Amino acid sequence: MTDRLTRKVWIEHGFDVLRYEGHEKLKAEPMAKALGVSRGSFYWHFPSLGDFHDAMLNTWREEETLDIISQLEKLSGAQAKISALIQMGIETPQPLENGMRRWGGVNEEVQAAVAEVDQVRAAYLTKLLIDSGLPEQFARDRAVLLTWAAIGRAFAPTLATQTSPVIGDELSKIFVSSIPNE
Amino acid sequence: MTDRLTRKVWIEHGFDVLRYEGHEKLKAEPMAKALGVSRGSFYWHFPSLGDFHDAMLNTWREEETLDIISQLEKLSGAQAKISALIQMGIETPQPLENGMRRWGGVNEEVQAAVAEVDQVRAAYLTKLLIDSGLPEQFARDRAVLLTWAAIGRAFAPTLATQTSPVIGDELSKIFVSSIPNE
DNA sequence: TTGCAACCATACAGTTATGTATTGAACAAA
DNA sequence: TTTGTTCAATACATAACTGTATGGTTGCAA
Repeated sequence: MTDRLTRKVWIEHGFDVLRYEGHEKLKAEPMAKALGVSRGSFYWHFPSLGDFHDAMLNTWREEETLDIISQLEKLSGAQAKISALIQMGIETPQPLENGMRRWGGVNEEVQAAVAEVDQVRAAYLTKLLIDSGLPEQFARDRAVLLTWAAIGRAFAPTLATQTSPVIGDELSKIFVSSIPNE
Repeated sequence: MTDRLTRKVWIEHGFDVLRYEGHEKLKAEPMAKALGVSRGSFYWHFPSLGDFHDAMLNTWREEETLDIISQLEKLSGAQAKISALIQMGIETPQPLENGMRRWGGVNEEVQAAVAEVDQVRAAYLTKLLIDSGLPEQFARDRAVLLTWAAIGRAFAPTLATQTSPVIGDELSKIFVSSIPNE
């Protein structure tokens, strides 16, 4: 038998579990069964379940936190970046991130990590909106609003059937083009 | 000993668990301990844990689904209703509803019930927006958007510290006063 | 006051998980 | 070819829970 496992394989499998099953399946026994090994392997690579969870969380934080932003930085112009951000946050399903959010619902540490990502993204969006000419506090409010909408969309995807197909464009208008009316 | 329990007491306690602890604590043994009885009581009132969960869900659906809307119907004028709805959905914490959402993250049936509530509210908001003069598709998009924002706020409350205190007013402007700009 | 229904405790069997300890296999380097 | 390191299987002790079965109280109604 030649395909022995590594820490990394376990962690990647953990992400798949999060994507397609849910955090409540992040247990040694079911995962070992899915990978075709015994728990002996798991407990060789990780001292405990908690350590495994920590390892997953750290990997995710490092890889994902700034990933989106560095992607966006390749584009030029605030407007293009904003559109792309909306595209990524609202239009495209993000199964891993969704799994993390659900996990965060029952785990403080995970909650904190997810909150950190939201925070970073909202701050980045705020900057973009300011760059494109919106007043500061106004930009902050709308950035938070868009971030909330992205999260809500992740949890209530079925509502989208109510919207027009161009909701991304619509969002751009609402959050970018319009000017605070008094 | 005189304070024997009823089905209703168990269900209400279940809601409290959801509010202040989380769905993963909705188990017979811990709840019995919290109520100062044994699991014998639980299994007298409910044939199984699943039946208990169903009972909770049905109670919640019946009591909550239309509750907010019937409250709003007491107000007069679309604008007043919209403001109140925003107030209830965005400004006020709803611990039970949040608990339900988190539970919905790992349970299909619960997910469906929560989605139904979102659906009803979004449809109602759409109607209000149309009543106050917005074009139909535009009203639909914004209603969905506001519903998403309310959900997102429930999951990422810390982002709110970034916003101005009047975000409710701000929302009203965005979703009501402004006109689609092309 | 007897009797029955509602409610609860206790004890038991079964399930699914954790974590540890010990042994076993594969392979590379000495 | 022996040996050490890396990885995995197995067996065991423990924990937290479910659900059932059976018997014990309490209180009201006939």
